[in-house]
Amino acid sequence: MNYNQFKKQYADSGGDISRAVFLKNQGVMRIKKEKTAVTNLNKIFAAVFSITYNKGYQAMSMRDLSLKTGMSLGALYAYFPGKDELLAIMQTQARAMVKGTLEEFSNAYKDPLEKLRAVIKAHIFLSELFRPWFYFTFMEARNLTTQGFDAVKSIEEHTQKILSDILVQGEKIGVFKPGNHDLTACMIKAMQQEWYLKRWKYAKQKISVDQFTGHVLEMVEGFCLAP
Amino acid sequence: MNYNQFKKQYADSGGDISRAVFLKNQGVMRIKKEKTAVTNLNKIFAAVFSITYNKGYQAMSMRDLSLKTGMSLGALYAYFPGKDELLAIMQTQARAMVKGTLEEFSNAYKDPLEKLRAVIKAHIFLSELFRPWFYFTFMEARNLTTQGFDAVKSIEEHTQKILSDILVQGEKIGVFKPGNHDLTACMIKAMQQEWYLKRWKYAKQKISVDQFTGHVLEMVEGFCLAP
DNA sequence: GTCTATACACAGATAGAC
DNA sequence: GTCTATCTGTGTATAGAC
Repeated sequence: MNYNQFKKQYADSGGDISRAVFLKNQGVMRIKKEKTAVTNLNKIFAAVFSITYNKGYQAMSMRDLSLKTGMSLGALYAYFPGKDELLAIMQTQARAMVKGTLEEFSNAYKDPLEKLRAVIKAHIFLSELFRPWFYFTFMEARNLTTQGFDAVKSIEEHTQKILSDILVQGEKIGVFKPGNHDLTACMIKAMQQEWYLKRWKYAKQKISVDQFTGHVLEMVEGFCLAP
Repeated sequence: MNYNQFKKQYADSGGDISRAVFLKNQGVMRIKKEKTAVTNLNKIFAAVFSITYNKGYQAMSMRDLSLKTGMSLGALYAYFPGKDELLAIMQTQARAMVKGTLEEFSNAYKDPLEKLRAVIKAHIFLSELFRPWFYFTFMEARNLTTQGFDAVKSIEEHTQKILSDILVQGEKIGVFKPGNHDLTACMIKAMQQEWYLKRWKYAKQKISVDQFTGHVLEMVEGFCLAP
C-alpha cells in the first residue's frame, strides 16, 4: 500500500471532521442547520491552522480569526462558547479520529510483520492526510487543562502499546529479535512524528511520504527482524 | 562515555549561558555589573522555562515573569529591550552553545564508527544537561522572525550534515552499508529529539538517559553497520 | 539598579438590531 | 444566523522617584 491508495481508501470511510464536530457539539453551539455549520466549521478550522502555524494558538486573537474566516466576532461565538473551548473541541476530535483509524488498521492483519508494516504506514499516511491537525494537536497540547493533557498522554501510551504488542507477539513466533520492545516502539513513534513536525525540511529536500515511510520501515525491520 | 562522565567533562569547559548572554548583549542592557547581571539572568531564564513549559511563551505575561523572578517590571526591562527580544536572545544563545559543543565532539574522533557514537551521545547528553533550553528552543521556534527561523533551519541542516558526512565517510571504508544517508541522519535526529520533547513519558517509564542513548545506538548500528 | 504608578493598545466576550 | 457596537480586563512598555 502506498500513500495514494491509502488516500483513496480512507476518503471513502469518511474523514469529515467538521461533521463529527457538529454532531458531537450540537448541545453547545447555536447553529442548527447541519450544512451551514459544517461549511463554516471547515472555514474556521482552516483559518485556525493557517493563523496558528506561525505563531501558536495563544497568539491568535479572535479578531484574527474573524478576519481570516470572513465571519464576524458575534458569528464565531455562535459556533463555540469561547476560545479555550474551541481548542479543546479540536484536540478531542483529532484524537478520536486518530485512535479510530489506527485500531481499524491494526485489526485488519494477523501476521505480526504485516501488522507492524500496516500500522506504521497508516500512522504516517494519516498524518500526511491530516497534517494540519497532527501538527496543531502536537504543538498546542500543552495549552490544555490537566484532563486534556491526560488524554494526550493516554493516546500516546495507547499507540505505543499497539506497536510494542505487535513486537512481543512477533518475538513469540520467532519473527522478531528479543529486546526492549517498549523502547523500540518509542523510537518508531519518534520517527513517525518527525514527518509532520518538520514539514519544511522534507519539502525542501523533496522527499515524498512514500520515500520517508519506506526508510522508516527499512530501519525498523533492519533492527527488529530475527536473523 | 556515560552521562555522568559527560556531565563532569562539560561542566569544566563552562556551560554558563547567562554569562555568555551578558557579554554578548552588553550594548543593549542597562546593567553594568557582571555579577548582578548573571545572577538575575539566571533567575529570569529559570522563570521563563517554568512559566512557558505549560503554556508557551506568548501566553507568558511580563507580570507573570515579574512575579516569578521577584523582580519588578521596570527592573526586567533593564535586562532586555522587550519581550520579543528576550526570546530572540535566548534562542540565539542556545543555538550557539549547541553548535559549539557538537563540533567539539565531532572533531575529537577520527574513526567513523567512534565518531558517530560520540556525536549521537553528545547530542542526547547535552539535551539532558540543558533540557529546558532544548525544549524551549524547539517549541518556541515558530514565534521567531523570518531571519530567526532561517537560523533554526540552518542549524538543523548543519547537525544533519555532521551525521550524514560521518555515514558517507564510513561507507567509503566499508564500515557502513550504502543507503540514503541523509534520510538516516534525519531518523537519528528524530530519535534524539524524542528525548527532550517527551520528558514526561520517560520519567514515568523510569528510563534513564543512558538506557535511552544505548537503545538509539543499537538501532542505528543495527541498521547502518555493514555485515 | 530597582521600585511604583501609569499610559494606552488590544484582548475576549456579549447585547441587541437586522 | 449574522452583524455592529461596546463593555471590561489585561497586555506591553515607560517615566520618574528612590
